[in-house]
Amino acid sequence: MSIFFSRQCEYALQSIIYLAQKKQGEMTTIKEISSHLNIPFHFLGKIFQKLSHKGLLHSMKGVSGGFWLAKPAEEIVLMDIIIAIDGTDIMSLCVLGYAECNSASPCPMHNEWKTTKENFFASLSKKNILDVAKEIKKDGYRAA
Amino acid sequence: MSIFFSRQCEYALQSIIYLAQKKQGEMTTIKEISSHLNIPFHFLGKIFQKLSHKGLLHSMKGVSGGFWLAKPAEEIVLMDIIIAIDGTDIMSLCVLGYAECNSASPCPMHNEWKTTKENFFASLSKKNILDVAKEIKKDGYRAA
DNA sequence: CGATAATCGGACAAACTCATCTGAAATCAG
DNA sequence: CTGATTTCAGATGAGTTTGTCCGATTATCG
Repeated sequence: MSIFFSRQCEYALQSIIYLAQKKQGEMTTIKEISSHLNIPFHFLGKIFQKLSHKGLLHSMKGVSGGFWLAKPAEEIVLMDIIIAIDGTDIMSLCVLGYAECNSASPCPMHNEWKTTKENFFASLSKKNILDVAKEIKKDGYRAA
Repeated sequence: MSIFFSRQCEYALQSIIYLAQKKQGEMTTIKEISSHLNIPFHFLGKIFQKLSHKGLLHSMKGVSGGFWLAKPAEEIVLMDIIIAIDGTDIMSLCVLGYAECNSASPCPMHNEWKTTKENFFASLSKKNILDVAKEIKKDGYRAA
């Protein structure tokens, strides 16, 4: 029942926000994250593989291994994660599904959708995950 | 590669806009619509069944049968079609995928997403398909 | 009436996303 | 070194959405 972002992307966002709540450089296992956030263990493994390949996470194998953020939390914005997982199509596709819709021959919702999405993506590009993590802690908000 | 609305919903929107370009009460076949809009014939049949059950279309079997709008085009808004096909979940689900997100315990994107979607849905609820059809004709815009 | 052409509705197939399984490689503790 | 634990990577399975098929029903027209 996910909307707008894929399930994978939702899980990635939630997990990276979770990592941002940790001390910088602290290592965390998939096991811990999947149980805390209620995300399927093996599926999260796949997602973290992708995020590692994209350069957002670092990892270490072995008994005391795990994952940690490749950059300080304040330098990672939500949009980075979305682009890493879902790509950039979401920013350009026609909301009514017309294949030929573009700025030169816009569909009837083109301009309103353009404004809507640009504003929203702009705020996703401003939100760094350190602030997000603090906000969640402050409210005592607990992820699914 | 559809976003926001399901494929079915996109097809429904495009098809009903197509019907709105016809004279009021004029009957049109699935065959014509599917070939003009490049929508799979049998799939569109299913979608139109659903739209008929929901009361947005009327239909007639037989040699000169087909479908027509159940109401004048100016009385049907885009949101009616979206709700008929995709339902109302899209209006309430958390954009980051947190199960426990709501106005009482909002996620970090909750309020921005709320504003974004409410504005967009409001404009979808204002747009009647007669205006949309005219706009498409005026621009010479041709659906996929 | 009989042929044709359209929707109706249920079953089925294909494609895509979500999720799991398994074995290998790396790291660490004893 | 050996056993335990973790990520890595490819294969496989499950579920959902998308798309197809077919027989039945209904209306039109010659």
